[in-house]
Amino acid sequence: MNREASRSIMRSPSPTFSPLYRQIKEFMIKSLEAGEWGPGDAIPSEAELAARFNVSQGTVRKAIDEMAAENMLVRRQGKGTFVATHDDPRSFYRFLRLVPDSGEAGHSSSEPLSCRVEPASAEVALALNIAEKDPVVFMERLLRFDGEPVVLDQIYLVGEMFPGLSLERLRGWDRSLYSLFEGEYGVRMIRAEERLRAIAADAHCAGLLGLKPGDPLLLVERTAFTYGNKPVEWRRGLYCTRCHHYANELG
Amino acid sequence: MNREASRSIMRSPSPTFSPLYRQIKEFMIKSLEAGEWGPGDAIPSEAELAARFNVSQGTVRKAIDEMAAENMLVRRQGKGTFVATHDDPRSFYRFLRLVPDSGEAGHSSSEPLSCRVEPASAEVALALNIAEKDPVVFMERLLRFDGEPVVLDQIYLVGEMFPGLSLERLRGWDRSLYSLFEGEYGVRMIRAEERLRAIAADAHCAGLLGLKPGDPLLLVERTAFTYGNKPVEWRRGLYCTRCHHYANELG
DNA sequence: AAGTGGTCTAGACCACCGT
DNA sequence: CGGTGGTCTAGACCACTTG
Repeated sequence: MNREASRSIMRSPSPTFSPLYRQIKEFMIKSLEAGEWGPGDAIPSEAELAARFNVSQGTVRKAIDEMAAENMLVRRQGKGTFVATHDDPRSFYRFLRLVPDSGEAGHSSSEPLSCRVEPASAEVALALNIAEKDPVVFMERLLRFDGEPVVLDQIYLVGEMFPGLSLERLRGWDRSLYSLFEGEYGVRMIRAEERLRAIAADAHCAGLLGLKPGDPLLLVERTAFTYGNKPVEWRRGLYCTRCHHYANELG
Repeated sequence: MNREASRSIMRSPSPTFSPLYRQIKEFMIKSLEAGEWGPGDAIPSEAELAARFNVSQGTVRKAIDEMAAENMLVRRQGKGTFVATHDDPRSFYRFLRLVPDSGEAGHSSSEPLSCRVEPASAEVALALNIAEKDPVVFMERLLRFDGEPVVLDQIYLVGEMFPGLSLERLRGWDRSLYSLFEGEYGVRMIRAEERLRAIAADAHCAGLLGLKPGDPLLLVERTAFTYGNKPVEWRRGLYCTRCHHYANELG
């Protein structure tokens, strides 16, 4: 096919070089960002995309490969390629690395404790890349595994992206938080960075988690990002690791 | 090319189906395991491998792609494809996720404290998949960042794979442990699993790390594997997270 | 200039899923 | 059965490294 026709932007060989499949990938990410294809939807077939972009199937395939590797898309042989969604057992706990010491998880539940809008502290503003005192949604919640309180989350969200988020709304939602963000606010979490350290429990945490003040706790600070590496959420998780541990795989 | 000629084992469509490129990958892993290509060596070019296996270049390429994604090989455009090695700044700290709170790392050093052969405890035997009381090498060492003691490692190795490993030998080595294992014993660590939890320091750890007993510590238990998912090392790392944190990326 | 990995194509055929 | 992703080929050309 006429290759040059399809390469609209790509010029200058060395420094700004980006292969065709990567340009297509960026274009498709834009489509996802714009909500052209919603979470859970099937995207067009490889053949159709190839025709649309005027490239060979192998090229769009490579673009999709990368996006699937980054968990933006999910391939299903014989069925099609779908936009990843947090509202799906397969990726329900994609970001929760805490597992019971003995075997697989039992029943888990989330209890929202509070939710309000407040001005961003310096620390939160830095993490969310917004100005100090810009509005943020703050919420606190307790996670139970088999009835036992195990995690206390303190969560900060960029305020303007989650209008009307309230304790009632949280209480009326039985799926994951990220599923709510995605379904109700059109905000999809793509990746996250976590920083872990061991600390001593203060009175507040200890009370909620059924521990004594001074008991060791795993502190997990997380920044979560949407498309374009935009930080959207910052949270402080306090994990009781008496009977659970944080599992990690090193490649 | 004559495709059937190259597919020696592959039969029966459904349950035992493995694509050509994966068979080639397995074959190449065997070559690595057998030491046919050593750490840091260049493997044959894609064209040569294609000729050797009697397949197209694209097929061996896909095999190499997967192996590079799993950090077994490293591609370098214009130069060739190389067997990954721990004896290389690029992957020196591939398995150490502890970083200083403020910016990038300064100078680090390792001080071996002890090294002896002993019978495996039940816990260690389970982790290393050997029989209880089989010989294991036990060593303890202290990691310093910018002179400050930050990590205490207690390391257990499958005994028969590391004959003659001693405190003297450890003291005479200035590169990473895994680099020593690879260079001196031909044992290459491919991947690892870690379990993290927060604990209170005991007197021994506290003394070595300059803390008070009861201070919170990050406990990192790691099992490291060679080719074929064979566990080779189990270690208990005690991380002081006052000024450092364990960084993790969630895809 | 020669050699290596990296991109792209066009087309064939296979494995899987639904109807 | 038709449609989708998954594999494989043969060959062209590009980008990077080294001599």
